[in-house]
Amino acid sequence: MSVNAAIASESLTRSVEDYLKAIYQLSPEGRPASTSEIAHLLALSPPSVTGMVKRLSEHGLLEHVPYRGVQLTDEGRRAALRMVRRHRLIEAYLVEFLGYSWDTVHEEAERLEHAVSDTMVERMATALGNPVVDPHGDPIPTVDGSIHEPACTALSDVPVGETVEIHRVHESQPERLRYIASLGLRPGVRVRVLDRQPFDDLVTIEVGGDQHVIGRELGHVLQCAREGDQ
Amino acid sequence: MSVNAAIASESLTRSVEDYLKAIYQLSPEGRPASTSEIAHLLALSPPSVTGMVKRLSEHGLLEHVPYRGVQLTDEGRRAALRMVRRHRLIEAYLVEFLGYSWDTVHEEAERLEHAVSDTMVERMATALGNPVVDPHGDPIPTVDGSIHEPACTALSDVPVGETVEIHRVHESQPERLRYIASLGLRPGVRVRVLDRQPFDDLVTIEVGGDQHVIGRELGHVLQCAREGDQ
DNA sequence: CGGATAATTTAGGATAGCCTAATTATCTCG
DNA sequence: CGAGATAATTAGGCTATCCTAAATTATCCG
Ligand SMILES: [Mn+2]
Ligand SMILES: [Mn+2]
Ligand SMILES: [Mn+2]
Ligand SMILES: [Mn+2]
Repeated sequence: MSVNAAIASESLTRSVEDYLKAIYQLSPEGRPASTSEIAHLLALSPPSVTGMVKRLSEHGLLEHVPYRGVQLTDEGRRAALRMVRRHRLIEAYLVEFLGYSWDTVHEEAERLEHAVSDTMVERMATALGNPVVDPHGDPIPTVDGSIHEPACTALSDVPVGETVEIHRVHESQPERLRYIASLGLRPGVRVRVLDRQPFDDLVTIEVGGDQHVIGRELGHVLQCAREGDQ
Repeated sequence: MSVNAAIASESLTRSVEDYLKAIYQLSPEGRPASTSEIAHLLALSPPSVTGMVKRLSEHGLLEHVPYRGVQLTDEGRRAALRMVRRHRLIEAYLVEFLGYSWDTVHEEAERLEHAVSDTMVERMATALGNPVVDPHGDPIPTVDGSIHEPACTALSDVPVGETVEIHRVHESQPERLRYIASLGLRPGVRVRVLDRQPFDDLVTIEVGGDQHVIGRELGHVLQCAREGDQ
């Protein structure tokens, strides 16, 4: 079985790897992911997802309850975390050593994650000094597949008057990332919430001496650490 | 047509890219390559090659005369040289920045060449200072698709008594490359031919104070620059 | 020139992935 | 509870890529 798993994991295709990663990202905790969520995230049709899900569950990478959703098995979760580690380390490497900015790394990593060897990933990690987060503040799983997702609060949910530090920026679209950067927002930056509108979750923040109004979507993209968070 | 070519070149698959590169490497000068040569190089069956060749010639990447062989079109040659550039720059980058040795880079580059973006390739080239040869001494095509293949003489063909410099090592198998390195042979090293047997192309050489006997196969892998070569 | 041999192509088939249209299951609400 | 809305699956198809076995073409040689 362990040999089987090893052999199988050598030969996961790009599609399979992206499915597993998508399912993991839709529910890191293991709650079932729905066909349409997966289809939407991967930009595929729902029937394509149903078909692939059937195959992956036959291979023991996930469990599928028809009409109910899918959950990764331990083996599927391990494979997914391996891809997440690759993706985030590649992003970090590209930013550190090849002059990429945080808005352009995702696309490159999305392809490279399937092509690099384990050896190369670990050499990149070493060259980087074994970082624990990627350029967007997302935690990098360890080689043995553990990951620490620190508690976070969406900027939209931070009480008025509080000062928080941006931990993670949950966004991969380049234009949006550029806009966020243009406001001076990035992991590690401290932000004070000055005001909140009664509707639409609009919050006014102060960052680096400037004030900005942040809408609901952006407010959920920006994940912050409050003093009480651990 | 130019738009067409651009669109088409975006979407070449890994298989197609490897076919084009293989055909180029079987005859850089454009002499027809045979089905079985291609099949052997790519470790595929001849019927698979026939099928792919048919498709590629429909796409204008090569010309096929049934039972006679295939030749790259200008577009096919351009795509092939693009892959050769990628492959060799990746090899150089891995050796320079990620601690690879020349016997392990080929396999990694064989996958990465299909996954990196043009941007990344050029950033690697810049980081390397725009090298003109790869770790095996093979020339790196320029971005605009020109390549200078310097005149070379196989070590087997070097006259007795002559001293030559190793230019290129035409080998990709790791064990063989390690053996070659263990003899102190690599691009840039000077070698003196001391003796030649009457049969089997065995030559005795002196390199770095040591003497070695080189057989026919290795003698053809080691490509040298003679004084007269340009 | 004609047959043996080697190279190549054709025939027929498999798998992975993806799609649209049609069908079925589940959920929600009056 | 049952009908309509919504989500998911099944049915049926397509392309790319590979394979083996059978047929065809080229070549070489006596
Ligand atoms: Mn990917
Ligand atoms: Mn990231
Ligand atoms: Mn390749
Ligand atoms: Mn090389």
